[in-house]
Amino acid sequence: MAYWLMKSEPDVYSIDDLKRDRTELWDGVRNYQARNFLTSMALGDKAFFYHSNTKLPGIVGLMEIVATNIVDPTQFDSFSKYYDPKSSPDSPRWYTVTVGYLETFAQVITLDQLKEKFTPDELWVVRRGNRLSVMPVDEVVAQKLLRMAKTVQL
DNA sequence: GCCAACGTTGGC
DNA sequence: GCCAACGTTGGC
Repeated sequence: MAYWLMKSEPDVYSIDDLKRDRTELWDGVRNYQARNFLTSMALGDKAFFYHSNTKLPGIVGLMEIVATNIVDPTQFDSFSKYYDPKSSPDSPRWYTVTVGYLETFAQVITLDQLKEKFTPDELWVVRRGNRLSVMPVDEVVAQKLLRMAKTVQL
């Protein structure tokens, strides 16, 4: 079982939205490196939910991968902001997964805390200028994150 | 709202 | 295939 980190802007889709919806198709990823990570996800993998472009960026909860290798339908929808005219149903470019809600952490693991505890090589999200929205998380790092999520901050 | 970082596009 | 221009991301 592998761990991942997936970013979303809470104004667009937040952990609260996922809690309400229970599961959600993670559509709109239009970066090849991120797509390649999405297609290598397996059922039962877990993913940290990261809130980006917000007042308090950081990891807010945990998800599970509940469906894999799904053709992102928005690439064929000319009314979608994620429409890709160069993609075709015969050979789709963009694949994704469906995620399921697992838990919301008692407190956000803030980007500041992440920078404090992890090097840019350990956790890509703390890399300067990092714009990748889907990335793998090493098992050891994942366990540390889960422990941090359970530790009450004073 | 600003701007650095970075990926993509397109002219050549 | 190079690289300038452009668009987007995302922290601050």
